[in-house]
Amino acid sequence: MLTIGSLGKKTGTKVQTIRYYEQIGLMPEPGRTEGGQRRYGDAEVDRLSFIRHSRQLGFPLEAIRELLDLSDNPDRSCHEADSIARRQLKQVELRMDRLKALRTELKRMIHECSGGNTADCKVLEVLRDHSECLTDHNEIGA
Amino acid sequence: MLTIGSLGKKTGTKVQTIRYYEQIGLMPEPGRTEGGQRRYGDAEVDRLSFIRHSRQLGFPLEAIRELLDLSDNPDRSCHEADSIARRQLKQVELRMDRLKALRTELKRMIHECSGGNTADCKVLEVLRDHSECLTDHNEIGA
DNA sequence: TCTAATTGTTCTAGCCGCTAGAGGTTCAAG
DNA sequence: CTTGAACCTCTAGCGGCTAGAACAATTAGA
Repeated sequence: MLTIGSLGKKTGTKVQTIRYYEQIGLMPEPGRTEGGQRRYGDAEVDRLSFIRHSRQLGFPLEAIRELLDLSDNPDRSCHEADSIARRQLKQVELRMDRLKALRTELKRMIHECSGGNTADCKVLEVLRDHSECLTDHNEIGA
Repeated sequence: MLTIGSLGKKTGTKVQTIRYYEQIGLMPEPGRTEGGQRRYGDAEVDRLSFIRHSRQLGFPLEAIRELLDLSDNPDRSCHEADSIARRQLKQVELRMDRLKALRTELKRMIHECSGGNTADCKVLEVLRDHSECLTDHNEIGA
């Protein structure tokens, strides 16, 4: 039986995060000691590892909720898990494309800036005037 | 003189977002009509365009605050603006590297999954067992 | 066995960058 | 002068945690 702290260490998760997962129903309510402290077993280690690994791969918590559900029902079709993963891949590729455009623009901005004072700073000039950009980058943040 | 709505349209910004920028001191408090409605001039259009364009390039609001500050003082050195941009470029490149690793992993996961039921779904298996991964991807989300 | 340090508990609030909604007021066109 | 769109303020919520206060339980050493 593990305390919440040891579970955290085992899975690379902060204690508050584990409690947060419990709060939103991603982790089950664990057993407690007489004093009211949480105690975890192997099943919880597996479940939390699954969650963490999915997070590392960028899956949002709601997608992870679905994946856990599928994982809990071994007789259901694999197709759903597959499509969740494909969706995530699309997201990742979309973000990569956007970042690539940003990188190009930033590089150009920096490259063209030759120092001096801000009055003729190329970086600030580009930010001031979108028309100097080559790409659209309409999306915010990327 | 522009209303907040027309300023929004001109710059591609939602009305609430403009008010939010004012609230956090990124946009100045504008003049008001007798009835209390905001009215904007050309300077505000320029400033908001600058902000929006910077956001599109992924700069966080705090960096934009610094950039605006530099832009407002044409006699200061360009060096600071340059280093803010370089910092942003680093961030973008870091995120790209992470996403690249995620993409590889996701592709492999999906590729190896041949359908069937979830009991032997490769996607779920990989999520369960980190050791099946080639890359580290220790960071969350990327 | 007692104590002190560590780890646990709940609860609340904050991070970023907006976004949405309620409930009310002002403005401009017809 | 009426209508209806656009404005106003205020509050709360999103995702995914993270931090802190104030207190309780556990554990290791003397």
